[in-house]
Amino acid sequence: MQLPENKQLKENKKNLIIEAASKVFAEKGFSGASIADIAAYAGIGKGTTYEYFDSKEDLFFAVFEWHVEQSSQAATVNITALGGPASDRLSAMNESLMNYFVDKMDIFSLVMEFWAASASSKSREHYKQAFKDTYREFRGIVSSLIQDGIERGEFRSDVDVAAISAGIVGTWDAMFLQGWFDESFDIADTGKKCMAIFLKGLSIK
Amino acid sequence: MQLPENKQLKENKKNLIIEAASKVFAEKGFSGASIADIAAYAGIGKGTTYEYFDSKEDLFFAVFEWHVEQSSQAATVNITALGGPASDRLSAMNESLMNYFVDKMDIFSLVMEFWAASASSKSREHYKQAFKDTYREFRGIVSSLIQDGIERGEFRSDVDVAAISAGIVGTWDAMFLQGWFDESFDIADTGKKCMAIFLKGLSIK
Amino acid sequence: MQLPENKQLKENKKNLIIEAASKVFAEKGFSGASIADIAAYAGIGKGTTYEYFDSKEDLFFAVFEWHVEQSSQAATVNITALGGPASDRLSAMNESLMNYFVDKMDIFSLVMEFWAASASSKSREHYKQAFKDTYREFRGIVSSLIQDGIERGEFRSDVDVAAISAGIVGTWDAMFLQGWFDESFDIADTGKKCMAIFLKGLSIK
Amino acid sequence: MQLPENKQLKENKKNLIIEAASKVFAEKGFSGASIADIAAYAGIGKGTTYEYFDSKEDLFFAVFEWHVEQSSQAATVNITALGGPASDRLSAMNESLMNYFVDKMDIFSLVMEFWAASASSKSREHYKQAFKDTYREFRGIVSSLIQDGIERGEFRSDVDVAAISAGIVGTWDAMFLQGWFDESFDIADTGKKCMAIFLKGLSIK
DNA sequence: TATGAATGAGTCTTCATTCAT
DNA sequence: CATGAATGAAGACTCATTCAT
Repeated sequence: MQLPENKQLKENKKNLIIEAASKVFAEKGFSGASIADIAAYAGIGKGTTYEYFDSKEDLFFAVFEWHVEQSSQAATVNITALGGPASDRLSAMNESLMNYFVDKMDIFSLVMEFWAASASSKSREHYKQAFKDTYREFRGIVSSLIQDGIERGEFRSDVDVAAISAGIVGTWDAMFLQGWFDESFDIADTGKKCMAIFLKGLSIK
Repeated sequence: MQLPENKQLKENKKNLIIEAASKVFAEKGFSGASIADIAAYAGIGKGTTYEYFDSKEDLFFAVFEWHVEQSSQAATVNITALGGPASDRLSAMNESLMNYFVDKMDIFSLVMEFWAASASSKSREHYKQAFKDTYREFRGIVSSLIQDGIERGEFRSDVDVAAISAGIVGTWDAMFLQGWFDESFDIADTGKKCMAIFLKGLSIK
Repeated sequence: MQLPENKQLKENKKNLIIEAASKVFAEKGFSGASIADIAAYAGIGKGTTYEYFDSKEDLFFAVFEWHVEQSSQAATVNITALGGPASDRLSAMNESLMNYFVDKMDIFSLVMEFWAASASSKSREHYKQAFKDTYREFRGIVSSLIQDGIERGEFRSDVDVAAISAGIVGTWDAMFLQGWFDESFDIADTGKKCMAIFLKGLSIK
Repeated sequence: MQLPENKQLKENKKNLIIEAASKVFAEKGFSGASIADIAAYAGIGKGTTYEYFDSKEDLFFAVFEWHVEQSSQAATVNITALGGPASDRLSAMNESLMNYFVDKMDIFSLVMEFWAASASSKSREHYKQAFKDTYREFRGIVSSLIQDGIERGEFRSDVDVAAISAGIVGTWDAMFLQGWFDESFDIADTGKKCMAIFLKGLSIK
């Protein structure tokens, strides 16, 4: 995947701006962050931002997409790599995702900004659609794993796969939310234990 | 609980403003909503808002507290009323809370604004603290019910009560999040099924 | 001079407000002071102020007139009482006025506010006229004393009475201005010494 | 004293704004003048003002400093140029300063605003300090001249130099004040005559 | 292409003033 | 008469966006 050199440069600068924006938006929120802040953080001129993005809204959405992309990768990379029992793979996926985010806890504020954007941003529908797709994708991945487990005879077949998938995926948000507010809340550990409950509920005996 | 008449009037007006603000903030977000909007929606003059609240921030926080209060009530009212097996009471609480919010789905956008405020508002620490307390309160309620179930011999005793409580409480957020983005996601039903899984994981056999 | 009782009450309240306003204006300036401040300081309701004065401007002008009246009295009371050589009476008047104001140095800020009002207030012409009259009155008093001194053979007759009067009257402002800015400036003493110079310039030999 | 080109441009614009502000503040006073007024008068956009000054207060103080600087120059330029008898130099300084200000009588309203600012502005202490320094500087200049006159045997040696200096400096304020209120008051002429009195009081015979 | 000076629309907030009680 | 709740005009200030260089 080879881009012409100047296109690559452009991509690099775009990413530079996105990463700077990511930091600043995470710290100050969408409204609190100014283009001036972001440009300064990126070490470029204010006007330059507009060479790469049409508006602040636009830039914020780009940051959003960038993070969606990243976490989507984090999820898939880790299960495709693994084989073995479905429960092991679910646990592995669970742990891998938790760890991925625990490391970037500072970015969780961005997630909350994105959620809020889905409710009140001018392009709320864009956000909603993207989140809808992402949640479906994640539920789909979990569903396949569960389905696989059922087929292998690992899991009971009388469970509502969709519902459990939603529950498992939701647990990730839930853990981070509670961890966000409460320093003493152990995200990774609680997440692991919740997954254990789900697996117990799924297991044939 | 009898307030002197003019105090009551003041309280009434304060609530009038809070409710108007609630609607407008829900629709436009904190930054998108203007005091002018809110005052107009409440049918009062712009300046009047400042007779009751020191600043926009202040008003927003009052809206926050009002909703925290309301949902906290919704949760407690419904379990204290009930007796019977712990699993029934957990299910009842689950359904009651889901229904409470499903009715006011339009308000969920506010919750996301509050979450975001906990990350980037000037008084983020206030929000964080309040959320921390609220989550602890909810987890506490669920914990007591589970504990009760364990003592009654309904639930297994080798479970991590705190973790499951966090999972159950988190499921509420999780369902609403996924429902928020996806019209076709059945919040109440999925929530019920998730609770069923948790109960299955808890049950002695 | 007997007013009907309710008229007197009205006058009393008016003065109460004027005195309160005087304090608050002195401390915060015309713009910095709010009607709410003043009413609170006077221990009355905001609305009551408007029973006695048509507007904030109006009240400020009343305060102005009140002070003009007061200082005018302070000046005249003291010379009419005195007899003796003109130079003694000039010195006495000088000292008496200085002392009068040194005691109320905190009010000098009001004087500066009045001066400023004469330049930029909506009713600047009112202020200008009143100041013009007051300065003329003061110069007139000083002039008469000097004239008297000339006629008595105390002072030289080839002096410009008007100019010296202006100088003497101006010295009062000048001393207070310099004293206002400089804690270590001895207003009364310097004023006395300046008067001595003027008298030396006036004396026949 | 060569500034880099863009620094110079910035300085020029800053001065442009200061001069516009000077006019508008002089006419309407600090509170009466709006940033919009000033910007319009300067022929720039409202926002541009804030590129050069942090706040209205800030701009006003800059105007103040600009005038202090100017008048300070007006005073010193004219005596250093002169030689000859101390009394001539005092008279010359007197006339030069009077003329300087008589030409800009419209700016005297600013002086009164500055005085008022020293009493009630948020940064009153800044103003006070600056005025204190300025008066001391002026008194210092006059003192040196008198001292010189004493040493040359022109003036009597038993006078209080500090007091007379304060009187002479004060006369400038005094003349302008009286002239401000009274169109028919001849500032320059009266000032000259007052100086004559002071000189007579100082002269050895 | 990169910049940052200039802009003005938009908003919070204050406060003199009114008026129903 | 006295009050203070209600009001909205007015103004300082911010900041996304533009555009000449």
